[in-house]
This record gives sequence, C-alpha cells and structure tokens, in this order.
Amino acid sequence: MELLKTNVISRVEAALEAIGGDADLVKSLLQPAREADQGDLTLPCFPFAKALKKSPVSIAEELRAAMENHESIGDINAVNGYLNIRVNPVWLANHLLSVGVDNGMEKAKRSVLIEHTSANPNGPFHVGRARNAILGDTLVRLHRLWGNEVTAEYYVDDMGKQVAVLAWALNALSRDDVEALLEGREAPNPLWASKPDHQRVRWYQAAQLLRKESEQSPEIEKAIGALVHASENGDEAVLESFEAAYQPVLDGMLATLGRLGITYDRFTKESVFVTNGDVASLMDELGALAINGHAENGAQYLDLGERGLKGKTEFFYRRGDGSSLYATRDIAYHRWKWTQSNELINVLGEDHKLQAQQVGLTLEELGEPRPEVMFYSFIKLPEGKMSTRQGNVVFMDDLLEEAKAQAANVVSERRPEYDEESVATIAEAVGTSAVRFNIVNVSPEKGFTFRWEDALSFEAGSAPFVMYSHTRACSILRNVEQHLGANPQAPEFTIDANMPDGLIQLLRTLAVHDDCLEKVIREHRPHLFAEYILQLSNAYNGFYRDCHILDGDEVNGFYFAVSELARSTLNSGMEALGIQRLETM
RNA sequence: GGGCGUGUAGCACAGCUGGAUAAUGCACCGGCCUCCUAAGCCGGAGAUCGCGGGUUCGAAUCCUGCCGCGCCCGCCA
Repeated sequence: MELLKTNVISRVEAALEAIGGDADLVKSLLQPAREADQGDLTLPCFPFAKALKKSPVSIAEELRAAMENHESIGDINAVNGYLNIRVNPVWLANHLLSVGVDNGMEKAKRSVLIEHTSANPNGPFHVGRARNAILGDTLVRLHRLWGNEVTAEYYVDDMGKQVAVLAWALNALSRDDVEALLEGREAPNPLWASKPDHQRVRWYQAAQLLRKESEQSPEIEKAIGALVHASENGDEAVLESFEAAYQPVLDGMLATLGRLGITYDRFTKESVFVTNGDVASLMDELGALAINGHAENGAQYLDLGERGLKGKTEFFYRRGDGSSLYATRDIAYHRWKWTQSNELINVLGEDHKLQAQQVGLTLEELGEPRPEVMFYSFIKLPEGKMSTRQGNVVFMDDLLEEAKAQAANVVSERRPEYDEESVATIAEAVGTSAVRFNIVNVSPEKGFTFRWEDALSFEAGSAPFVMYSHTRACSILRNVEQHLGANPQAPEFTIDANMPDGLIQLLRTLAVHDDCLEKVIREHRPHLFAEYILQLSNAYNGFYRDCHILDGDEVNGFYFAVSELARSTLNSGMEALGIQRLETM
C-alpha cells in the first residue's frame, strides 16, 4: 500500500534511528504485509539484529514503542520480529472518498505504440492466435486506464508465401476443385457460410494439400515462388492481387475480433516498406556496418555473435538474389515506428524470441532503441498444436457461439422471468467476457492448453463473477435513486468509525488499485490486474454482505458513497480487461 | 547438441527484485435466500512448492547440477 507507505515512512525511519538502526534500509524493507490480518505494511526486523545485537522480536517491540503516531495509522503491532502497521480505516475512507482510487499520484502520461495480433490473413481467427490479440488489446486498455495515449497497431503481412498461396489458389482453383480436395475433412460450419474468412480458408487449405501431395507440385511451387518473388520486389500488380485475395479474409477476422471488443487504430502493411524504398536503403546501411558479412552467392548477414547473440550468430537480411527477408522488413518497420512514438511494445509468440532478439540487436547497431516485447506461449489443443494449414483448429467464431449458447442456458435457468432478447444480450456479454477473461487470467509465459470446460467457466474466479458484483452495485444505485425520488442529490454522510470487516476490507482493496495498475503497466503483466479485479469483486461481495445501504427507509450515505466508488472502480477495471459491463444479469 | 521458457493440492492457477501459517478457483464435505440480484456468502478437508546440492538469520523465490514438458536454432513467414 504505497499510499500508507508515503505517509508513514518517515516515522518508521525516525523510530529506527531512535533505537540506533540503519534507517536507509526502511525504504526497501517496508513492504505490503503478506499476512493481511496482521496489517497493511510490515517491516521485517531481522536485518537489524546483528548491528543492534538484539533479537528481531525485541527490535520490533522497541520500534513499536518508539513510533510516533500519524493520522493514517490505525494500529501498530510487533509480532515474530515484524513491525506491522495497519491503516486507519476512517482516514482511508476519507482519503478515498475525496481523492479517489488514484491517490492523487503523479503520473507521467506517456504515448505508447502497441503492436499486436498481426496474424497472417489466410483464414478465420482461431483460438491459437487469440492469446496475442486478447493480451495485446488488454494491454492497450490498461495503458489507457493509466492515462497513457495509445495507438493500437496491426501489422499486415501482405506479402510472402502465405498470402501468395491464398492468392494463387483463389485464381487457379474452382470451388469444385477445392471441395474435391478437401473431401473427408470436417465440413465447414454453415453458420459462417457467408463469412469470407471461412470461405477463403478452404482455398488456402486445398492449396496446401496440393502443394504437399500432388504430382504437379513442382509447377505449383514455381508459380507460387514467382508470386512471392514479385511481391518481395515490390511488384505493384502482384501486391494488388494479393490485397484482393486477403482483404476480405482480414475483414472477416476483424469482425470476429470486434465481437470480443478488440479494435485497432491503424493497419500498416508490410509491403509499404518495400515499395517506399525504406527496405532498400536499410539494406545498404546494414551492408556498411562492421559486423556485415557476405555469403558466396551474394547474400548478406550481420554477425551478431559480436553483440552477444548465442547459438547461430549469422543473421541474414538479404538473399542471394538481392531481395529482403521478413526480418529485414520488420527492422524497417520498427525504424518507422520509432518516428511515430517514443515507446514501443510488441506482443509476440514465443516462437519469435530469436527473431525479436535479432531485430533488437540490429536496431541497436543502427543507433536505435529496441522495443519492449511481451512474449506469450501458444494455446494448444489437448491433441496438440493448432494449425490452420492442417485444419486442426478451434475457430474463435465457433468458440464465441458456443460460449453464448452455454451462457444462455445458465441465464434462462437462473432468470426464468427474462425474455428471449434480454437472455440473448446477457448471454453474448457473458460469453465473450468469459472467453477473454480466461485467457488474460493466466500469465503469458505459461503454456496454455485450450479446454472447453475452462473457457466456458462462469463461476467464481471468472468474468461473470466480476460482472455479477458490478450488477449488484448497479442495482444498489438504481434502488437508491428510486428511493431518493425527486431529490436525486447524493445523501450527506459522516464516516462512522465503527466499520464492519467487509467495509474495511473493501477500502483496503480499493487503496491498492493503483499500486497494482502501475506494476502491471511497468511489467506488461495483465494477468495481475485480472487477479486484482477478482479480489475487488470479492471484497465488494463482502461489503455487500456486511453493509446494508438501504436499511428500511434510510439510505446510509457513507455506505452508498463507498459502493459508488467500488462500482466505478470495477467499471473502469472491467473496461480495461474487456469485460462487458451489464447493469442487470 | 545449444539458447530461451516452464514444472506449486486430484485438476487449473497466483506468488518468483528472498521475509511470518504458500493465495485463489474447480472438484469434494457441511452451513446460509420472510432482509439492497444466492452467477453470491460462511466454514471444512486437501501441498515432500519436479529432484539433489549450495548461499542466507530466513529459500517456492537467488546460485548450481540433474529430470520432465514447450518453443526456437531456414538465404521461410
């Protein structure tokens, strides 16, 4: 609890000095107490034992006696060698209700460019890719909650083999060809018959099969290779045909993402950096570097071993035929990004770790900073890795549809009085929120296996739990407004020093909102904020249990003010996590 | 083989810039709707923190060795 710490640190330091200890250690040692029932802040006294030649237990006791009081301090105790400080709930309530949860903290607003998703537009958005989009979008929202200006950017891979395959297939294969080739595979879901991403992926999959199995494969490879080559040399006509092939697919993917509340401020096409000459001049610059090397066929690389890269140290950026590689274009893209913003964050799968390092080291070699990266592990199916190519996927469209259907079952079971339309609205909100939450809730670097029963969990520890607490708060607001009738002014109140546990617990939870958010922003770890919002919901439920805002004819103004603060904090936190905020459910 | 990551109750997952009794959810056992939405609340049971060494007053957390799992090690994207 930074709020309490800033208020009491000088007293702790003074007390320590008074008994002869090293006060410089307090800053790093004074920390949030793990045993929450003991206090909000704790100072372990073990490190002082040697210098003072006393036991930690007696040092803690002496400190407790030497501590000068402060209005923010509720009580102080010394247990097992720890000096524990508990916040004064009345002071805290006053502070939060006048200043708000951001503690009046000085925040330097930054401008941040976050690139995420950037999936190849060759088929419907599937769950394997979802972690990137959901983590990225959540990071964008969290930065906005903190007050930063954010540009969310999608880097469109509009050249290279994947798009070339799609473009070739749409041109060379008839619908009958495609269906004949894919015979025996699972039939497409008729629900998405009119969605172009679901249609066109059939051509892509058929082409991949042909490339692998057909006897005419060499010719196909040649045709596709020619397209790739042309695109990489900036052939406008080919690039246009590529765009015609992938754009409807991308639109379909974006429709799916939109259903999850994920949107982008800008789309930047990879090919731009080829056609505008940035890539060519970049390659010239790289060629002049001291660590540049030439292969026999004229290909060029940087030897990044000199810059600390381990393993294979040669990083190729130019092919023998003079064309660029994906990573080369990525470097050009990053140089451009640095002209757009002074803070860059990329969301990347763990398979990009090596390349991100190569790109980062090369940027440094060029005198540019390297971007920050949030890496995540892939979502796998119990049967193994997902792949559009092999048709071994769970499409996000299907997951969301299933989530909605299952949520609708729950809603109509619990609220038989709701009409069909309300059920559908609630089910959509619950379904999409639950899917998002179950993905942000786990730390990105942890491997993740997709299981339907987890993705569709609607109970405590999931999005609906949070949504439910929020609707309770909304319901209270409605009831109070109704009660106040023609006189809608918020009731005046005095803060009653006699506070139930649930109330104190809620205030303490509200007080650490910004501690958590600050850390989450600094370390790119959205799951910690998801956990915080869960705690806040839980604390609200405890408050709801202990504090009746409407008691007979009376509105308890103090409780109502706390409820409203919790409601708005939940509301903004849910927005940051992409959880829908329903007023009834 | 090398690099990076990961291993915590039956399952899932938090804690990892060292600090008290390892948090939470599911599943399991028991209790709570004449009272602001029970998608909730209260209580119980369940953990050799992968294994071995080391550093420390103190190790899930740091160091080291081993084992399992994942990703990467293309003039692909």
